[in-house]
Amino acid sequence: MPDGMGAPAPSARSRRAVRPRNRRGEGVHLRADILAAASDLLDRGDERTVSLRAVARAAGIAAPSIYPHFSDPQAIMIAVVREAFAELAGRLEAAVDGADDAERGLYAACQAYLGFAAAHQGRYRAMFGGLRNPDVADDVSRLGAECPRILAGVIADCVTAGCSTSAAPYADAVALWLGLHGLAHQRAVSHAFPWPADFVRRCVAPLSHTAPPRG
Amino acid sequence: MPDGMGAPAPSARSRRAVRPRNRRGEGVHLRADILAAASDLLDRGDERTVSLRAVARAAGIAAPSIYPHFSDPQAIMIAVVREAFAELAGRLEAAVDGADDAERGLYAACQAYLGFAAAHQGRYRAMFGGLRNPDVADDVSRLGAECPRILAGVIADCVTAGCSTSAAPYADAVALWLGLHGLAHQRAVSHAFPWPADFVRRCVAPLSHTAPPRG
DNA sequence: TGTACATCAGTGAACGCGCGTTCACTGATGTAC
DNA sequence: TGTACATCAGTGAACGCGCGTTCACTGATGTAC
Repeated sequence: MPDGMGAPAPSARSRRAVRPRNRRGEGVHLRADILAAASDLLDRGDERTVSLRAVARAAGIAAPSIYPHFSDPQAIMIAVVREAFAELAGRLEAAVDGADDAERGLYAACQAYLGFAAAHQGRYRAMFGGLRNPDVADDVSRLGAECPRILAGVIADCVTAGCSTSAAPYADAVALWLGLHGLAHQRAVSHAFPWPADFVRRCVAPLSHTAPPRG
Repeated sequence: MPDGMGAPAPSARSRRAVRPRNRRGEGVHLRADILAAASDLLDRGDERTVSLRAVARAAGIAAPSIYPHFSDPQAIMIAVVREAFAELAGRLEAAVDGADDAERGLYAACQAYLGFAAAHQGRYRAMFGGLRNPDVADDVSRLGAECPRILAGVIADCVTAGCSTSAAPYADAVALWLGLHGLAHQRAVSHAFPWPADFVRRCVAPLSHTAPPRG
C-alpha cells in the first residue's frame, strides 16, 4: 500500500471529527461552532453531558481551543441559554405577528412556545430550571420574563378585540405562562404522563379569559 | 501530652463526621441515614452535588459502605425521589382532609403543594424534571400522577358542594397541577422573577372553575 | 517580486482532582458447645 | 460459666477514568521592507 497518497482513509483514525482550521483573522467563527456543538449535545443528552471536553470533541477541536472564546464551561452554558431565549422570543413574536386576529395570535404563540420546548428539550430544561449557580440565575430568569411580556401583549390585544375579559393582562399572562411552562417542562421530562385530551385549550382559555373550549 | 487518654480531641482530625456503628443485626438503619444525607445534600445544592462519595461523607461513613444498601448512585436518587413523592402525596391528602369545606380543601392542597416545593427545592427539582435516564423516568412520572388525582378528587368535591362548575374534574386537575408545577418549579429556580400579586388565586380559580379572586 | 518576520489559530502532553468501584481487611458481637 | 467461632457492619487503600486547566509548541498566512 503506497504512502503519502493524499486524503487519509475515511475510517476514523483519531477520536475527533476533522475540522478545517479557520483562515487568519476569522478565528471568531469557532465561537459559533462551539455554541452549536454545545446546543446539540444539550438537546441530545442533558446538562451533565455538556462538559468542556465533550463540547470540544463534538466541535472537532482540542479542549484548550475553547479557552480563547469561553472562560470556563459555565460560560458556554450561559451563552447557549441566552441564544435560546432570543430564539424563543423571536418565535413567539413571529407567531403573534403572523396570525389573522388576536385570539389566533394568542393560540399561535402558545403553540410556538410548546413547539420550541418540544423541539429543544435539553435547551428548554437548561433555560428554565437548569442546574446553575445563583450568580447567574437571576440574570437568566430576567430573560425568561420576556415570555410573559409577549403573552401580555397578545392578551391585551384580545381584550381590545373583545375576545378576552381579562382585567389584568400582565398578571393573567404570567399565570398563562406558568401553565405553559408546567406543561412544556413536564412534556420534556416525561413521555408516560396521562395527558387528558385538549389540555392546551383547557389551560389557555381559562387563564387568558377567552372563550372556553367546546364540549 | 499524655497519650491513650480516652476520647479524641473534638477538633476534626479526619474529614468525615464521626458516626457510631450500628449494633449487630441493625445494619439496615444505615439505609435511612444514607437517604437522609442525600436528601439534605440535594436540598442544599443540586443534583450534581449528590455523588456517592459526597453522600458517604455527609452520612459519616466510608464510600464503599453505601454498596450493601444501594447498587449505584442512581439507586440512591431514585429512592430519595420515591420517598419525596410519598411525602408530598401525604401532605396533599392531609391538607384536603383537614379543611372545613371543599373549596378550602382545594386551596389548602394547592398551598401544601407550593409549600413542599419551596421547602425542598432540590428534591422538588429532582422529582420533576431532574436529570435522569429514560429507563426510570416513566416509572417516576407515574408517581407524579398521584398529584392530579388528589386534586381531581377535591375539585369533584367542589362540584358536589356547588362551588365549582368543572365539567371534567380530572382534566381540569391536570391543568391546575400544570399551573402549580410551573409556579413551584419557577419559584424553585428563580428568586428575581417579577411575580404579580395574588398569582396563586389567579391560577387556581380559573383552572378549577371556582369563584374568581375579588378585584 | 522576494523574503524575513510577526501574528494568528489551534495542538498535544501533562498536571491534579474527585469520581465510582474493587478488594482484602478489621474489629465487635452474638451464638453454639 | 467460659471459650471458640461465625457473622455482621463497616474500613482503607488502590485502580482507572474523565474532567478542567496549564504550558510550551507548531504550522500556516498575512505584512513590512
